[in-house]
Amino acid sequence: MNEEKHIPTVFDIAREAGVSRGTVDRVLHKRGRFSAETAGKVLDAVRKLGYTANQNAALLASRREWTIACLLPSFREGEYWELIHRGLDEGIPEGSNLRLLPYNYDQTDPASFQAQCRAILEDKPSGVILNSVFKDGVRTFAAELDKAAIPYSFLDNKVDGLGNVFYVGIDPYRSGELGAFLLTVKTAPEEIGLIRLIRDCSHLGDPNEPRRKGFLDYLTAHFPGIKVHTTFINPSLPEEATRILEEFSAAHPTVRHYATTNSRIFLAAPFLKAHPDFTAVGFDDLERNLQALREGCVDFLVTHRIQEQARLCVSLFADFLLRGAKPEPRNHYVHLDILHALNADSYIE
Amino acid sequence: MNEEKHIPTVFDIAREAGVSRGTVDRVLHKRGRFSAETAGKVLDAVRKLGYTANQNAALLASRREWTIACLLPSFREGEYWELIHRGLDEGIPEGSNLRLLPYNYDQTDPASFQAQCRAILEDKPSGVILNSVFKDGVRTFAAELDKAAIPYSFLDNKVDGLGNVFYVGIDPYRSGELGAFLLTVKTAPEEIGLIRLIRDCSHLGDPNEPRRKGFLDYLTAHFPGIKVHTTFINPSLPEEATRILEEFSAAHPTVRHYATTNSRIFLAAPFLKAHPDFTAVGFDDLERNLQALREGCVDFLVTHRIQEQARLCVSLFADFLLRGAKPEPRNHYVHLDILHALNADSYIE
DNA sequence: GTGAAAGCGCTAACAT
DNA sequence: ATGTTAGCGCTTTCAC
Repeated sequence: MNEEKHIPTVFDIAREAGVSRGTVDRVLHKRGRFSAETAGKVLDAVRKLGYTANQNAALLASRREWTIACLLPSFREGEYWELIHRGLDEGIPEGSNLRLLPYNYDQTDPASFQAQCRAILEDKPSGVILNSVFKDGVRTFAAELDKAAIPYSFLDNKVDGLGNVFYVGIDPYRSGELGAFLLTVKTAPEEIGLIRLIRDCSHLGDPNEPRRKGFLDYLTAHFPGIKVHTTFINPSLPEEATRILEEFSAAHPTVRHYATTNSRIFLAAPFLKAHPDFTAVGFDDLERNLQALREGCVDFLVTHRIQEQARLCVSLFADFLLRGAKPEPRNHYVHLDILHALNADSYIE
Repeated sequence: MNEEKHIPTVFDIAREAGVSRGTVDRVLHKRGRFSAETAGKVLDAVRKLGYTANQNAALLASRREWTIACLLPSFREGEYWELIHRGLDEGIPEGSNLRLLPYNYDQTDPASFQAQCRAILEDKPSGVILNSVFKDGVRTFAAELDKAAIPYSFLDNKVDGLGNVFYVGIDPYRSGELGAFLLTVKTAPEEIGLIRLIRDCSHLGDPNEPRRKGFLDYLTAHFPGIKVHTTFINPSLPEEATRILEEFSAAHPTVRHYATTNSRIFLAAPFLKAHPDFTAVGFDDLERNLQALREGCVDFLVTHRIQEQARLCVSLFADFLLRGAKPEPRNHYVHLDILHALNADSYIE
């Protein structure tokens, strides 16, 4: 049974179609300078022989450069977006001439976002990966990218109805529902303490609004008449946060269920540590959140493979750019993971 | 800022070390026929210039063939090992001359296992991926592989203390603990119904023994005095299973918590459907298990990325074989996922 | 609009 | 023990 199937090469296609290798290449890459007739012959030959390019050879020979501009929030160590950036780098296909160009903006400063948008339009990258903090700004920018014929994809969160190639990230509404379920799985609550960040008040709504909606919808659907009390803390002042939460708790002694819908439940860890009988749920596997989970301050974390999500995004985008592979489906919802002290250890590979 | 760093090639190494490219290649691949002195010079040059081989070129030029024998249980559609085989194929690095050779054996028949072992030793593959159902058989086979200098790795489950390169899979004991936690998170039980398969009785213990131990240890640690009742069903006779479970339930009306520690909780789905107030937990995301979860028969599934685990195993093994990359750590424990109706939809990408 | 040919960086067979 | 060289399959320039 010596199969040894001969794998067809450009040469075979050329022979089959009665043209030269150069012509085959031009047709396959739509580089122009060929007649419709030859194109037909080449494509027929490709189908007939079942030809697929050898990517090793292609990548080796190609000297073309690709760039993807990454328009994402700037960050400090240990923050959410650091994981994203690590994942982005991992997504670059080995041996590809693809470079990522970071264009980081300040999440609290719309002007910095605008400035980076302008910079990207000037630099004309092959593609753009972005998220959405300033919805209107994103809409304007997307229109300009459309005009410049630069493809773009959303990562981690999105604005619907635009011309993006795809979206990779969670379904935020469902993550909120799941968080609410986990918060109430052990004991049914009558009141809930929802911990929010003061920056949510400052500009046009909080980026976690869809998640919060899922969270609240679940609670009201399953526990009619439930009371949700909201308190705001400042992420820059951790000690103050503990004090504020203690005061809140003193004012609402019947609240025994706490949650955030942002990624900063760790800010409540000292407070929760002092109240071991409280139930608490948060989101995202920041190192400090995981620690709070291990120490028993937090019961569950709802998260997803943040790094892998970013890796996937770059990798899909690279396929799209380099090989013209259309990623399906347009919304690539990643899995929501439930983390508990019992399964948190092996989470990050 | 025109960086354009020149990426060092074999040629640069050769020049730096004052030898030819052929010599560099021989040293790098330990193909012999070079002096210790030149080897030193070459390795120094590699370090100095920070050389790493261009994999595209390497793969393109290499006509060498690699084979990995996969010694794993045979399976039918929709069973656990089907997912494994799918993942294995995905793990083959693109463009590599690596082939997987399946050597499937019958889990209920030690002789078929032995036969496949002999076949592998005759075929002399570059490496072996295997799991462990017949522990003694595996020990013997491992010794023979050691003698033949054929590297091997365990996938999905293992025997400790052998010369395998690595293991990829879950920590079964912890998966059992997690299952027990989830079974009891909502309501504290006084009695538990543990559903096992009759084949566990037939040969030398059941492959899920470590998981069952974790499961039982958790229960006795957290609920002293708990009673665990075991009942056996036959996976080949689904209707009978429902009848047996109904009889069991009639005999033990106070049991309201049910679990399996194998992957067949779906066999109990019709029974559980008739008792919507019972709590049930199972393992592994077989399609039929997921359906039971969606229908509310099962509350939680403990699982892991079965396919991804297999993919990872092949991919690590390929790196080890093709590029001599030592995978660390030796035990690659994959993450335990908690599946609930609220997060099951997006689980399989 | 098409064909010829020179690489891309590495491997491996063949000289020496 | 070491050097030389002909490819691997594709891209891309250049000449027609």
